[in-house]
Amino acid sequence: MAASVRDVAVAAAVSVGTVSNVLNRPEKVAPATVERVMAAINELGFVRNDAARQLRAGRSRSIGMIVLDAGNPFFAAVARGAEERADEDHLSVLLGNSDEDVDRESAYLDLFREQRVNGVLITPASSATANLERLRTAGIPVVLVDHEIADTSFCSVSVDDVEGGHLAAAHLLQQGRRRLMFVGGPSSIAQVTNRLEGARRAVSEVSGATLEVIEMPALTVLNGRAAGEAIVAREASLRPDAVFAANDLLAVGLVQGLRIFGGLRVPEDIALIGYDDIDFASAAVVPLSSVRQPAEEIGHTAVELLLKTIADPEGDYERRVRFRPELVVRESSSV
Amino acid sequence: MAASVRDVAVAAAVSVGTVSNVLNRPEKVAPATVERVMAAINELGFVRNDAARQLRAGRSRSIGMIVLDAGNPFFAAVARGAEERADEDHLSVLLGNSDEDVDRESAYLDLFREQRVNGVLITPASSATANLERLRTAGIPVVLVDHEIADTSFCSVSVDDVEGGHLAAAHLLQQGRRRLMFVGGPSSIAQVTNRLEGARRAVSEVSGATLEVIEMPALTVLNGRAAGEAIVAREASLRPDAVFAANDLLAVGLVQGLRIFGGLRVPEDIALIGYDDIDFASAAVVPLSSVRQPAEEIGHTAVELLLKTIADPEGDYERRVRFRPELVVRESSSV
DNA sequence: AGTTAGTTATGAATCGTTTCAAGCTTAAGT
DNA sequence: ACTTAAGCTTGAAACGATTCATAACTAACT
Repeated sequence: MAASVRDVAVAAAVSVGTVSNVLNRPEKVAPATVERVMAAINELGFVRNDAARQLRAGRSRSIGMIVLDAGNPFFAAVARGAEERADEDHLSVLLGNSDEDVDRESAYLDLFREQRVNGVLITPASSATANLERLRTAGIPVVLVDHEIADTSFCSVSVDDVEGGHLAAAHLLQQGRRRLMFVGGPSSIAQVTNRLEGARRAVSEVSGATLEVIEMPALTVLNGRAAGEAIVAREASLRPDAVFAANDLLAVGLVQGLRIFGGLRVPEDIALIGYDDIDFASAAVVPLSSVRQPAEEIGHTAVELLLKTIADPEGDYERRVRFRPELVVRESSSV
Repeated sequence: MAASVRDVAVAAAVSVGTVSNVLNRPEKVAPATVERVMAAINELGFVRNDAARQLRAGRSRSIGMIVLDAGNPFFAAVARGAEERADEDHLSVLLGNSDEDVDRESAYLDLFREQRVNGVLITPASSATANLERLRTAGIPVVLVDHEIADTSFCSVSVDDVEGGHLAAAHLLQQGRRRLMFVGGPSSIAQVTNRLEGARRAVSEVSGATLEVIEMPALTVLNGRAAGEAIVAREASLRPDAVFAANDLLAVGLVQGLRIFGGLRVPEDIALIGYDDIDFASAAVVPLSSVRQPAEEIGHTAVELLLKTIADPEGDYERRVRFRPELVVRESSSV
């Protein structure tokens, strides 16, 4: 069907080797020949077959990336940062969505291995390291994104979630709130448990302060709304006076849920703070306080680190890049 | 480096053909042999080389998709719908971001051709059909997404943007507003011009109503904010009393921009309506009126149509699926 | 014993690109 | 005229999975 180098070679009356040279090292070919070959290429509408090229090369020109939720603007931004950096090295990024599910994660990793990707960027869906170990034994370079594990041999680019959680909770406490609630996601996700740990620490530093924890099945707007409605449905005395949501999606949903049926006011009745500082946070019904993470820079740095690891697995460079979270105060948490 | 079928064959003491059969038609192989081969596969950590498989097969197991902005929740939802449907047929979706730029679009299309994708879903960045014609001559099946062109031989899945624009503007007029403004994006984008055309039509039906048009370089939150600030900066008599934004991202930004420095109130001073009804619309500072499009269903249907086209290019089925937009009224447009 | 049908396994050929040692041509130098 | 070098081009080999015609073997018949 489609034209091959052989067809081009015949049309231009040269050998296949020369066609390949025109494609890959035109400076090694006589100008007149280049022109003739290019003419044949255009005439036949020849397009390189990447599968054959990869087969010969033994590896692909792509890296795999798995995020928890591509619909979350935070991860969308991280992915964009990664793509931009990868593009500089003429690599493309295969993006997969685990939806916080380990099996989907495994499925994508299998796909990536079949594709012979150069490396993998991953925000693991679970603290179980089985999938990571498998990558390691397969000899595939890995960089953990927005996640860090005890095993220091794994490269990672992360933000200190414990500190971020502390920042958020301490801020609520400083506003005079004492009955805090943490609305999180599955405790299998490290970000969630770390942010919670930071919050716990902050609460323990203030006498009389309490922290209730509610676990939702996923970090989505819908779950946030459900949590909000559940709070509204409670007796007034059982309601928290401040809520720390594990991410902005939950927080946005919470605002909706809390206000439903003319329920509770934010921040008067309940102060609220989210996490990630996505674009929409500042545009929410009540502009949302949040904890900012440098999303694009994380993606950028992750690819950078991956490339280093590929080039020199044993090299002398920092294997764990850590950014610091930043508190962003808006109306949702301050009267 | 990595194990190949040949290595597996040696380890299991069978021929390479048998290994391939175990992989692809295990029912044709004696159970005992299957077991032996599987053991060898696990032992060696063998993973199929997809490049070799594709080379032999002559085509890939993927389809290409190009959207205007993957960070826009509307397109994220369309892409998700497409992926879900593709997954049912064991196809993966290569997602590319044109950022409304024709050159980036071309670059992705080249990449897709090298990958020998089975077909392409595309929301064109321009009304110029050069890229589409190139796909056609290359014999690559195409389905236009959220976009329709005069040439009826191209398949498309779209929503009637003229009707949507009419719905939005008519609604604003019905609220008693007369000095309308349309905040759009580059006029090269068909959605923008169609929505504007619908709005123009609605305005022409009401005597005394006017429509001012402002063109922003892209349909983003940031541009919306800029437009909002520009409106605030005007003399009061020159301000519109209602704004129709070409999408929700612009609208969200407009809310921010209009309210900046305690500027204008929405909807009292200026009524506002967006387009797409993304999740965040209902959670905006002022819950946003919008025009809803069935995003996931669009993605789903687009893949469905693409598969039909691939299976039978000449078949007897509807080549242009058209959904109808739906007005969603919230606080931003009604007092 | 001989034929047939059925089941299972084989291995060479193939896909399209890249690589690289070897060959050819021309120009320059002695 | 002869050598050397430099510049271009060649074509076979290789990458790894799949296919398919063919072979080998069994079992079940006459």
